[in-house]
Amino acid sequence: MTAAGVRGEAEADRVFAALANATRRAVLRLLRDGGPQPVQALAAHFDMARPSLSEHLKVLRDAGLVSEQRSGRQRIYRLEAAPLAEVQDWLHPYERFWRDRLKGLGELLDRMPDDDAT
Amino acid sequence: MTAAGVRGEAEADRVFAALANATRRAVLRLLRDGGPQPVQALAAHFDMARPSLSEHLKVLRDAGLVSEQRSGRQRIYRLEAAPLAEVQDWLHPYERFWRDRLKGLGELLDRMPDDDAT
DNA sequence: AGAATAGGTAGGCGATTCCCTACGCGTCAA
DNA sequence: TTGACGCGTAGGGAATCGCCTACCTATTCT
Repeated sequence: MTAAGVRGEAEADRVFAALANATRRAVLRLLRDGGPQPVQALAAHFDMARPSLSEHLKVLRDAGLVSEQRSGRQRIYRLEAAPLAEVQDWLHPYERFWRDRLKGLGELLDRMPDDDAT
Repeated sequence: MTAAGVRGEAEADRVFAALANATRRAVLRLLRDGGPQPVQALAAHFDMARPSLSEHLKVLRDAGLVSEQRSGRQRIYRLEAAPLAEVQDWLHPYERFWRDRLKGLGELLDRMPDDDAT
C-alpha cells in the first residue's frame, strides 16, 4: 500500500505486470517451495542467459515481490508475499461473481451496486 | 483452464497482463458495480479516445475477463469472473507466507517444500 | 433512402518488454 | 595479487503496448 492501506494504481500495475510472465511466476514458485536462494540456484531452472534472469529479478524487486540479502559474493533472494496479499484483497469484491454463480444464481446479481478501492 | 483444470502459462500471462493496467481494472470495477453496460456507458468514465477503450475491451475479452452480448447497435459488456477465480487459486499456495508472518512465525517457514501448479 | 449513432479496425508513433552479448564490480581462492 | 566466480548494468534489436486519428460496418431514426 502507498499511504493508509490504499494501493496506488502504479503499484498495482507493477505487481500485475511482474506476474504477467511465466519465468517470473516460476521464480516466485521456486522461492516459495525452495526457500531463499542465490541467483545461480534459480538460474539453473531456466534456459535463458543469466543476465536476463537478473532483469526478471529486478522487475520482481521493483514490484516488492522479492527481497535480496547479500552474503559474500552471492545475493540471496527471498519471497516477499505482501504484494500478493494485496492482490488477494483486490480480488475480494469480485468473489461473489463466481461463488454465487456456482450456487446457480446466475445473472441475478449483475444489478446490485457495491464499492471499494481501485 | 486449458484441459483439466490446468491453467496454461499463456492464459495466465494474458490474464495478469490484462490486469496490469489501471484503465482495464477500472472497467472491471465498473462492470462489477454497475452491472452489464454498453461501451458508451463505460467510455463516459475515461478521458481517452473511444477507440482506445475498444482496444482495452479487446484485451479483456481475449483474457476471458469480459464477454459481449450484442443488442441492436450496442454491445453490452459483462464481467466474466472465472479467470479471477483462477488467479485466486494461483494465490493459494502463497497464503501461508503472509498469514504465518502475521502470527509472528517470520522466516521460520522459508525452508519447507511444497508443490502445485504454475 | 439518407443521416445519425454505436462500436470495431487500420495504421502510425513513441515507449516499454524481453531477450541477447559485452562489460564492470565486488568477493573469495591461490 | 592475480584469477575465477557471482551478479548486476549497458546497450542493442525485434516485438508488443497504449495512445491517437482516420475509416468502415451495422443498426436505428426521420
